[in-house]
Amino acid sequence: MQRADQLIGQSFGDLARYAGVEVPTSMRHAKGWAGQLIELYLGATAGSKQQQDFPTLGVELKTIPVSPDAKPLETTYVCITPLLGLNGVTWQQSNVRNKLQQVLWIPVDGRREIPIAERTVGIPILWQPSPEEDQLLRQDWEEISEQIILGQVESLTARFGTALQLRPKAADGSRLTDAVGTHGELIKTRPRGYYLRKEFTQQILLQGLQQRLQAGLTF
DNA sequence: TATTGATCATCG
DNA sequence: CGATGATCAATA
Repeated sequence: MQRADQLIGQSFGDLARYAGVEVPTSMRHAKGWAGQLIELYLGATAGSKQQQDFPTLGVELKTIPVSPDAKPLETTYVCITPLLGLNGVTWQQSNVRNKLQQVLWIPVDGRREIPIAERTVGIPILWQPSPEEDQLLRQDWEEISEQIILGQVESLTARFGTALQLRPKAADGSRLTDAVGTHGELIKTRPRGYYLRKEFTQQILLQGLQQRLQAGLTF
């Protein structure tokens, strides 16, 4: 948290200069750039390991683009959605729950209308789901998982789910993976991922900020 | 114009 | 290939 607090107010221009990396003109071909730069500063292990960013702390790092009034501009990717082998898997054992046990949220200015170099880092929030939040996520996860098990993947759209939604997650639309079909047969479908809705993330950031303010601002 | 569905870059 | 980090952009 001390390391994260040191990033408050720093611009990506500054951070990139210290790191010796170029600032992209647009995120179009550099999606994930901001997140990886922050990973570097916080000492998170890079790579594509299916693990938390800080394994010994049990902390997952998430960089979230926000508007000037601190509202998330994007949904938050959680993890790949298993489409097979879900029988008997409980919420407690799920990938989603494990990922979200503890998250360090780093809000960053996500306004596309200003140059990336000028965008700054906001106040970090260390979050653990409350019983209510856990219940909300659990309900969505269980309903989505049930549909997947029943072979209804294709009818699950991003409109489903209160806090958690299912959306395609792949390099492009031609990528296919195995799933269960309507009649229990094996079918090919676009890989899916779990994402947190913006409204859910917004509440986390808001409550987290209020807590930090109550605790006294000692950055 | 907000959201869903699509996409980009990189790594092991 | 599927995981990581996410944002883009067509369209409802």
